[in-house]
Amino acid sequence: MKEVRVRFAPSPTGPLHIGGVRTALYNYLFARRHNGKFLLRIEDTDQTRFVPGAEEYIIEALNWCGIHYDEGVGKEGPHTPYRQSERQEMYKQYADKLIADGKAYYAFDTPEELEQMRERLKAKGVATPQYDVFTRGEMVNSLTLDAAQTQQRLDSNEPYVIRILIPENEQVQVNDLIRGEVLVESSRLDDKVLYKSDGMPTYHLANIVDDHLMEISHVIRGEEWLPSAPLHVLLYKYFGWEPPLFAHLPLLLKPDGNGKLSKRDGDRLGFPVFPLRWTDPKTGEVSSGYRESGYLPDAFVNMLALLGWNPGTEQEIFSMDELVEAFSLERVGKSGSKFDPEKAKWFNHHYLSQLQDAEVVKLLNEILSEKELSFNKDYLMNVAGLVKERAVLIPDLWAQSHFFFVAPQTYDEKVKQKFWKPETPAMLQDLTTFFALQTDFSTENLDVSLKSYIQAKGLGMGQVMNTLRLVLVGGSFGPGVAAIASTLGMKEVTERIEKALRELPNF
RNA sequence: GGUCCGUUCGUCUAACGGUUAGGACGCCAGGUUUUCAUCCUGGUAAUAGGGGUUCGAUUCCCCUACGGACUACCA
Repeated sequence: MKEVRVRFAPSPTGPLHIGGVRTALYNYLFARRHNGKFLLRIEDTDQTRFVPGAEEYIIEALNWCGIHYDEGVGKEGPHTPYRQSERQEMYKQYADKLIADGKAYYAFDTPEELEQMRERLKAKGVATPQYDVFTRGEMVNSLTLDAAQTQQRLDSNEPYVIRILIPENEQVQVNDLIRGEVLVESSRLDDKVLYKSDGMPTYHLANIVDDHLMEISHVIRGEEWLPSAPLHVLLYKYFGWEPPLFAHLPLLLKPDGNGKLSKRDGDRLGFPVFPLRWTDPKTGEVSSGYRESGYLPDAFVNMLALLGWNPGTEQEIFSMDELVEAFSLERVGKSGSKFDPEKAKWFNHHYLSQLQDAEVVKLLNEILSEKELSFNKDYLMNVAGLVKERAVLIPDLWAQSHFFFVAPQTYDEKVKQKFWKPETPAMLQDLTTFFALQTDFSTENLDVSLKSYIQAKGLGMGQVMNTLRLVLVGGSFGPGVAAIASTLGMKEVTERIEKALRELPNF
């Protein structure tokens, strides 16, 4: 079998959204699965839509996800350059060859004339007003002009485009790995522009030429490309090249309502649609990203992989290596998937809780350094073990553990009203003595001795524990009281009790 | 409108002619717990509709409905 070579070929017109990331991921998994190569090609043939920073964003996003490419922009390889704008000179000769072979032609119609043609057709009730087998005879092009006239227009530098000459009455067949055979009657296709008047190829030309030159074996891309696949097949045929195998991926849909997931949905529905935060260079508008929201890249990738693909088993948790091992295009579904933010959270919670304590400590340290706090490793390891399974997103780590680092500044009003009674100060006072007597401050010992202390004193378990929690934590949440007290240590526990005694009502 | 693609619990999906239609998320209930989470157990909930083909259709075919993509000198 031919070497597997696949590519992800985004256009740098903005940030990559999760649908694009998934396309890249499937390409990557497929390449790795078949010991092939995965390339990143930047399709920037439309200069008017160039967005500064978009290319860097794409590369950074792929890196964050662990989707590494073998060849491409920033990495280079045997087919450098990988940015289409830098390959500009290559394309013209292919367009010229098509013209020489009678497979394409020059067209001189102005945008206004094209618009008029469409209006005229619409007025006549034509369902598909387009530049095609039926209409090209009425337009200004090298088919309707004679050779001398055409040459004269060319010589006088009149703007022109090169259009493909779509054949009449031919069945064009696309063999799609996901959808099977798709047949289209060629007369339905339009004479797409291959080469623009600005001297740049369109997507269709550049894409086919580059895929051929870069020896791409499989084109794995979004379903939005399916309608132009017949055109691409025709182009391969015109050039006499063997086409790659196609696989058109189903789209990612909005979680609510209908339609393709779009950039706007994120902020509207309160979840990110981008892997990384993006600031629009023009408007300054900021769109949230998974990374900044506190998702782990592994969880994000795992979640994305299962959106449209399944392993055929009941396994849901996959490392990247496991995904590579299990992935196949045969198990990619045909229908679009609605994105479910809740499931994304579930994956992240799972990954967070499975993290080694040392990994959690790293995350904790990042949060702490932002707050200009610092604690020793052993202490952080203890905290990590206690909080990691309580957090869904990385910032929850802080929400669940801040009392380990900063004594409560305020006390939850509801809890206070419920548990802070006239007899409480005396009880706490006595508890200080209890703690002072403990020679073993381990969670296990504290748990046992605290319970027997409460029993011996004839106190209510809930009363003592909840009050202690209020004093230590400031509210009604967090790990077990014994574990908190043990981690905090005798000195800190005593200080917090004294602080509460000072700050809470003394009846 | 036209062309093409699609349609199993609310969501992601399994079942490639024979299953009590399975799993996961969510939701609900119960349990564990000194709190809040976690966790455990159980429950809820689906083959879009109509015709065929077949001994037998979620599965194959057709029609309808619905959804989606595309319909630029954008990708």
